[in-house]
Amino acid sequence: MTTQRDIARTAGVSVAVVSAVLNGTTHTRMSEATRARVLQAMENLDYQPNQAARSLRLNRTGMIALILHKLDNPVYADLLRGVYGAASEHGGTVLLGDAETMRSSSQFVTRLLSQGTVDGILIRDDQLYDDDVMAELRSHPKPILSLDHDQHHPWVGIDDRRAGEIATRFLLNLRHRRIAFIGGAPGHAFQQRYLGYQHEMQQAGLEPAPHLATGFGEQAGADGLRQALQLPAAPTALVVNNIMSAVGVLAAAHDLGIAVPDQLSVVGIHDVALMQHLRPAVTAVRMPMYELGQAGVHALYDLMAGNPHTSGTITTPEPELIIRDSATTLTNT
Amino acid sequence: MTTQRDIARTAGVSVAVVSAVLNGTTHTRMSEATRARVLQAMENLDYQPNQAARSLRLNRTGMIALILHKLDNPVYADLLRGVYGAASEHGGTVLLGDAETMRSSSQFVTRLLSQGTVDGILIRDDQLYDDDVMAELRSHPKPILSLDHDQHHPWVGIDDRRAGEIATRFLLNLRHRRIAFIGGAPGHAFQQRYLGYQHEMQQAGLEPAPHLATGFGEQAGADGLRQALQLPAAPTALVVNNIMSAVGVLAAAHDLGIAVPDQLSVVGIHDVALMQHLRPAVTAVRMPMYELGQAGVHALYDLMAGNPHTSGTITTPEPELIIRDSATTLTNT
DNA sequence: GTTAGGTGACGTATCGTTAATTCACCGTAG
DNA sequence: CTACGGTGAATTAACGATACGTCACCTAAC
Repeated sequence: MTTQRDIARTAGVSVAVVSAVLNGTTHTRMSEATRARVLQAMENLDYQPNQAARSLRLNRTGMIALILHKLDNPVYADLLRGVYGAASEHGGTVLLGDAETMRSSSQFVTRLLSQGTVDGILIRDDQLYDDDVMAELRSHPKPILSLDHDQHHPWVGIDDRRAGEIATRFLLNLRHRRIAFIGGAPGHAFQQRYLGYQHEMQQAGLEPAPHLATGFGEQAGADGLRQALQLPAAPTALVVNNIMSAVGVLAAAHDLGIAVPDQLSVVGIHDVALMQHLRPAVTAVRMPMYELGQAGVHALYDLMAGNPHTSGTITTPEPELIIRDSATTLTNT
Repeated sequence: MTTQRDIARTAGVSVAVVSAVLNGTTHTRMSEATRARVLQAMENLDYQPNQAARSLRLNRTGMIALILHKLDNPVYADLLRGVYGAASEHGGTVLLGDAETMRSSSQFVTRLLSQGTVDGILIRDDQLYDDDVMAELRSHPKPILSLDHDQHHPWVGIDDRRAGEIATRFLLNLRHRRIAFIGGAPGHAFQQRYLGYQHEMQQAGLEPAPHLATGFGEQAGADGLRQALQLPAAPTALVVNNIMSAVGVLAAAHDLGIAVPDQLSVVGIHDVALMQHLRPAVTAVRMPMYELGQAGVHALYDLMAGNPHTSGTITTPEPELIIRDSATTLTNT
């Protein structure tokens, strides 16, 4: 491993100059010739600054943690790209953690922070909010930013309410009247989506169905469909809160002999590549997850720089309806 | 931030003793009473060792990198769990990287290694092998372990050949004779799976079809199906090399009016939760990805400890056929 | 009474970087 | 001729943890 000392020796200068060249420090001055010599030496010896030493000296590592609820949820794919991209703009590295892992391996996040492994944390975990992990987090001085509407931390979020509105309005425009809203859990971002649904229903002079909060994933979709069918007035259309639940809805509908979209229209919130490869291809509201990742990182760096932060929702780009084949006009047969 | 100095002061000992208590060093001895006092002080002051300082002193960070080809491929979900679990057994942290990101953000991996950010690398990237990134990697002293059959690095792998055999044999037992093999790219692990297919076909006295290497993902499945239909003898069954391609096969079959499994049986290699929620649910060969992750980490730690490594395939558990609804007996109608 | 050996602990150099302080030199103004 | 300011550097003290070398003290053997 080549160190600044090696560079200094071969360039015939002191380590102070090497460090100054590296960091563009104005305090320690040098001539152009000297700077060039140092740069040349760095090139020749393939110098790479030692991160551990920098971290120790500067008391920051240039690493941020991203904690996600379930890493393998495909809606995170774009988020990840956004986060990685923005972090590398800032010269930072991303440490990715799954919230499950976090809970099991004792105080994963806490250790990251207090051991100085990361400079800040980006967190998106819809199920963590009541945990004592959160309490631990709050007791630490390093910034934490939530990628969800959050009452405990600064946050940036996507426009969940708008997504609910868009999905619902689309179905209303297709002349559906009995529209149910399934999936997710109460008290989360999902609540916002339900509010959007509720709002649109009321605007249309209709009674909103209760939120069938069956949870997450494929199974939640199947459960949601079954519960929706028990509703006093069986729905002709469904807003599905969680995109992977849409897969479950399709499967359950198939198993129950319900044709989608002819007998049941389905619109999902969040769009992933998979949706266009299902049959029927699923109409979904695309959320700006890439932008969320970017904005989250920038906001976190802001926070780390000590700037005050105003939490808020990303409004551009807007959630966008991607029309495919799982929803169609209600025919009065 | 609490340091060893603080502990030493409050416990009335020197930092040397604090460090010794922490590390169980035998060199520096102490009485039980002293040790207890130090531990108590650590507890009281909520001491957490500073990672940066340790890394600098010990010249290792306790962090390993895991580089995957496409993070959002669901087959990696179990792998991740295996890796995270095993790493935390070793007291290590995992830095996750996507190979795409790596290529774009200049020399991501190289920097990780030479800046001493990680102690070793676990890599699974089917498309990286001819890249000059690999050349860069090899020029570094820190251990790299591939999670794929690899001619350049030590590796651990799963039994891809066996998976090909199992899928093919299952279809043969269902009386299929014209079986095609689609998806993937030549020269990779996928080659092994094809060899397994080939072997079983020959055992059964049949002519193997050529490997229709249409690549990865859903589109590859659709392309593979179309190419398979062009074959001199149109197949009645398909072995699909990549599980996400199975989704594409199903969609393309639907679009072409081919009923699965009645007109076409499909078996995928690799199993993910999604497969049981598709209609028809996809019969697939489950690969021990969790175990691959574990074994990879253990092997990497072995390597980092300076032990010689013998590359090899994980044979227990064996690839396991999960029978669902996408493959059925060939009826001679 | 001296010393060898064991016990329990301390002092400090070191890892590679950064940044504050110091310093030598030179040209020029007074 | 001296003082002074500017230029271009070098020295060095941290940052926190680790481990080597040292040392004081006590007991017991000779």
